Amino acid sequence: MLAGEYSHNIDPKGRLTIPSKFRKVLGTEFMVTKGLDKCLSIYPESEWKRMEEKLREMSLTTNQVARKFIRFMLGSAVEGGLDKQGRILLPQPLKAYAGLDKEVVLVGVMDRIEVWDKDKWEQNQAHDEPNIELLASEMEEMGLSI
Amino acid sequence: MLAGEYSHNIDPKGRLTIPSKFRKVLGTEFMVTKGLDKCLSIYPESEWKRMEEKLREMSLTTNQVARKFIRFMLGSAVEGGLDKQGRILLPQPLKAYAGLDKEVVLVGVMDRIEVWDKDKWEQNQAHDEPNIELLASEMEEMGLSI
DNA sequence: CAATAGGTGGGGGAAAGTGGGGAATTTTGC
DNA sequence: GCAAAATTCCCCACTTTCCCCCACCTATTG
Repeated sequence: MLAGEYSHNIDPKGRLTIPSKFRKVLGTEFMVTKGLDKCLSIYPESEWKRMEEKLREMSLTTNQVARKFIRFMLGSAVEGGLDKQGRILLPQPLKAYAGLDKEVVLVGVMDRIEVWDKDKWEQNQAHDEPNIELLASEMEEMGLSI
Repeated sequence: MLAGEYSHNIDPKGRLTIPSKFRKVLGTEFMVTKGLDKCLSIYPESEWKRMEEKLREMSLTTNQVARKFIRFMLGSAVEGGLDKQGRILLPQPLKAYAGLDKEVVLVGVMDRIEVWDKDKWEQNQAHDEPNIELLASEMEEMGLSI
């Protein structure tokens, strides 16, 4: 399972080191794509397959919302490769979407890695953490006991 | 079951000794994550599995509340490894969240361990203990009789 | 009071992250 | 079609962080 938060830098050549803890889970085959809330998502091959399946089911319903969502997810997807130092090269459009510059935060979220611009991540944190007890109680209503 | 309260120090290298009483219950596999009320929570593997399952179900619904909460819980979580001295290394983001510096208090709470900044813990105690009878009666109103 | 167990601290080797030179490949422009 | 430019990726070097090991200190126990 992917978890944890790591601050890394995109170097002048546009390369980003994947934390070694994550590399062990990711393997060599993975997908980089636009994520929700203006971050990037990196899915291990297996998880990606699972999602593709889901999206495939949805597309059968051929409603416009699903079509748009699928375009969003798949349109931006790129197969990732690691260099021998464990780094990926981020395509310009993806960097632009997530507003990535130099300092980024890599966050393990269960089945994927999210890549955030550091400032944006910290702003979100600052915004959400004061309300986390409220969030927690909503989660409890949804059936989670902590 | 985890119970009791221990004062320990985080050493200059950021390491925290887990009380040996707790180690016996924790085993070698556990998760450290942000808890409510600005403390850290350490869950034994079994407890964590239970929560993970719940979170995974919810993540499918992809509603924003769940997404934020999962980021909160997992984003910062780390798999615990104890060194040969029975210590964990606390990542900076977790220390920052709980305001941990040097003196901390480890509290056994049923199925998890909470880690508090010592000052904060004592303040909370000082604040809550005089009112504990009131708290108890509030609990009773909620249907929780002891 | 010795002996043991638990907690604290630091040295040092190994691993991870960072950055840059430069070769190989692809893309671009004439 | 070919040279120039850009891109990608391998390699090496440096720095930082992690984690093993050992040593010491303190409290508890026989």
